[in-house]
Amino acid sequence: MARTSGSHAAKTAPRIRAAAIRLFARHGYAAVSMRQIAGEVGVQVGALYNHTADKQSLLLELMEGHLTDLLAACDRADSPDGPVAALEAFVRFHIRYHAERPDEVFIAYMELRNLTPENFARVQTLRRRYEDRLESILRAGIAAGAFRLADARIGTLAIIGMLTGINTWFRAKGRLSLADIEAIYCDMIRQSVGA
Amino acid sequence: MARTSGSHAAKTAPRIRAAAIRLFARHGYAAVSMRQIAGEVGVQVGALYNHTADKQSLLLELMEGHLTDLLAACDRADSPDGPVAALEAFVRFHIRYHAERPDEVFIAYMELRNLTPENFARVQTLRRRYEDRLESILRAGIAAGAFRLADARIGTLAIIGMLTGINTWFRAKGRLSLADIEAIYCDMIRQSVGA
DNA sequence: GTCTATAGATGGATAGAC
DNA sequence: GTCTATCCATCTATAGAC
Repeated sequence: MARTSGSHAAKTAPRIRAAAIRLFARHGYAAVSMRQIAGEVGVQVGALYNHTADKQSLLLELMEGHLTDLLAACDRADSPDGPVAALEAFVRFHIRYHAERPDEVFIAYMELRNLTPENFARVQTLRRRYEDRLESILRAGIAAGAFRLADARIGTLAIIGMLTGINTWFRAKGRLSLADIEAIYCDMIRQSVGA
Repeated sequence: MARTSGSHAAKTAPRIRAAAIRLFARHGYAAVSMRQIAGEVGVQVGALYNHTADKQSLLLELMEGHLTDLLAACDRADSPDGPVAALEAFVRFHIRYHAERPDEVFIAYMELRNLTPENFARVQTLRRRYEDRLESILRAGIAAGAFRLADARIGTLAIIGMLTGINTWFRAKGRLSLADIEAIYCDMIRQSVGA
């Protein structure tokens, strides 16, 4: 959103994004009205349009923001030498990062069909770049003979699916802590690629 | 739907369900109007209400129908002796069954949040019963010392997530056939539980 | 930048004729 | 059972005052 000069501008825009994330994650993009978002922020509907062109742009902004942040964080994270260590580091990074942002994650993979075709393509490009981080690790492991895995691309999709699913059922008050789950997933994934 | 005596009754109800499945899967429950569904079927909006109480009931019907069919098919499928063979049979059954019904599958796990709380509980019960089929296999394998897996419940959720993800990216015209993918997943899942 | 007010479209669901 | 017609609520987005 373009920087504006008024009083609350610097605060309203992020509050709109925060409210939209919460509401879209809870009820779904199509089921949430601009009035509901405005209500959460504490402004009237018309005011929203000072900060976003329309509802679709708001959705795109949330998804692109999430995926851009994810890629940046992934690049900042440690990536140890050796395919097995790198795989474990990726798994732990993914689980922790996603557990901290359940709403953004939920939106980024549930609301794809509510994007216009052009916006969908932009989001898919970012998502693919993230998947490629994992795929590179798997390829390296296969090349080095460290992994027993028939196809790096399918392996990538399988592991990402497994990891992403956590967000659909994990609850902090559940039987196991996130650290427990992280450990179990690390073991399963390491075994799954034959490391 | 109650059986009715008129002319097209026996044909219209299933056509409504088929149209709703297609449209809900493509655009999402909240984004699809009853008018759109009627248009696909070739009737006027008012006619829909001879076959379903309201839009919410239609969604519930689709989900419960899908999950009931899934459970019945799962029970009919061969379940060979021994945890390793049983696990492989489950994986192959799941992949094939789900690949044949992409729209139903998509709805059954994407539209949960559009169910009323009571309907959500009913659907979750059915879903849990399906997951329990896999969980039993994992438990038996752990008990027999055939699997190296720390937790049967987490293992279940991890494997189901991995399998369900296939529907989000698999295309029949893609690089690999479904049989190829089935083989790769069987290997990965068998390895993941340390069999 | 935010407000009120409203345009203009579309939504779910129903009534009553056939 | 299906139709036409319609009620009434709600939606996105905009216009213009402050």
